[in-house]
Amino acid sequence: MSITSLLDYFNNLLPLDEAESATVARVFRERSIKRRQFILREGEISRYNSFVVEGCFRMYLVDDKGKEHNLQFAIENWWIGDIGSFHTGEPSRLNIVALEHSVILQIRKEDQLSLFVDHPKFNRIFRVFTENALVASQRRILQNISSTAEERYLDFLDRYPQFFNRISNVQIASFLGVTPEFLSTIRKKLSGS
Amino acid sequence: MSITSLLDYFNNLLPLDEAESATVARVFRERSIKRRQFILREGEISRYNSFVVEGCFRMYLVDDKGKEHNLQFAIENWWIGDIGSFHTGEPSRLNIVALEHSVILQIRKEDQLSLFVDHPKFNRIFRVFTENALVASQRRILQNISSTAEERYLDFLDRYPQFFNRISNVQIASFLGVTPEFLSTIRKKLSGS
DNA sequence: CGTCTATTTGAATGTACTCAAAAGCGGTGG
DNA sequence: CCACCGCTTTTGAGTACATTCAAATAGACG
Repeated sequence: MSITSLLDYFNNLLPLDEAESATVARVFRERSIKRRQFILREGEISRYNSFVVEGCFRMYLVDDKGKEHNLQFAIENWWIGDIGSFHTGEPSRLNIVALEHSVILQIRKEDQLSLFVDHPKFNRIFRVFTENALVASQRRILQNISSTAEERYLDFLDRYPQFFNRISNVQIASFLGVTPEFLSTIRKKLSGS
Repeated sequence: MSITSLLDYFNNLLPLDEAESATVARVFRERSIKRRQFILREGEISRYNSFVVEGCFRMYLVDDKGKEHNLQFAIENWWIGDIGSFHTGEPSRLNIVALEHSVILQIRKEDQLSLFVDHPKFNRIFRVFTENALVASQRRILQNISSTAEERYLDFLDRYPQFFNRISNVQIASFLGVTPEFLSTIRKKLSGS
């Protein structure tokens, strides 16, 4: 059962009791997502928070020139969603699409809110999880403003080795903020050293 | 009293009862910080979370080449601290220094943890606050990877007009991830259009 | 095998950096 | 009140990093 991996995830952070586990099993809904299928499109309001059981997603912005910029990838045991739109109720500027056939567990905003009220422990769990995401996000900002593309690529490989043969270089380039062509020259240079 | 501005801040997010207010008043300690004084230095462990009552700070990283990169500014009613080091207990790579004479309210890590246990409401408050910080941080990543320096500068002015005549261009350049010289040419170009 | 997509290559261009120096500007002491 | 100091901002020339555009090559998959 998919829900097991989510319960394991929660128990790892903070053990759940029976009632909490039962509520989780009730409010999270399993969905199977095909490759190239979207779970959020620009202009929609983000109504769900999604936990990846299996597969891989990317969340990206399309700029005024029509170019795509990857903000985040998500694989097994990661969360994905536009937190901003989810909380404010404003339309999202982001898209989330599956890079592989995937299985996710989704919770609706209303259910998440009542989860926080009924079982305060989840406030804590989500606070910790959000803090970790914030730390990672800040780390990436520092990288972007202090490192060259080559350094960022090396750091990416070091940090997310599991992505190396799973995500195309086009997508990695978009995540790093460089063109695929330039990433290619970086890779050529690195292979010859 | 400085504590009033913090209580106002909390009440604005989620009204506090008497006991909660009293605890806040007890665990937060007021400190007066002189211009150029540090409240965190690289290598130290971040033991405090700080709320700015008055004044202005910057948090920055020094890279291997000795260059400084601003991750964040904080003025009145903002929080500042290295969340990563605060939670993991590992030494921080960041520095936090006052740009003006400032007054802050600090809470120790132990007190913040017991605040969460004794008054669960603060889990919620800090979760929301962290979510907002994460949204802002993600927004900035997207900007960094999708915009030119000129666009980032215009967006900065638009977003933080209160910083325009308060923070030097050297500091703004470091925040945007460009050299002061290049920011100067951007400003020149913008003034002539 | 053919089609589609991803990756590589290369030339020309643009964006941003480095280094050095000049100019501006607010404060402080004589 | 002026002269000087320290710091910020501006200017400019030369260079490095990264993009654009076009086209060739390589892989993956039906």
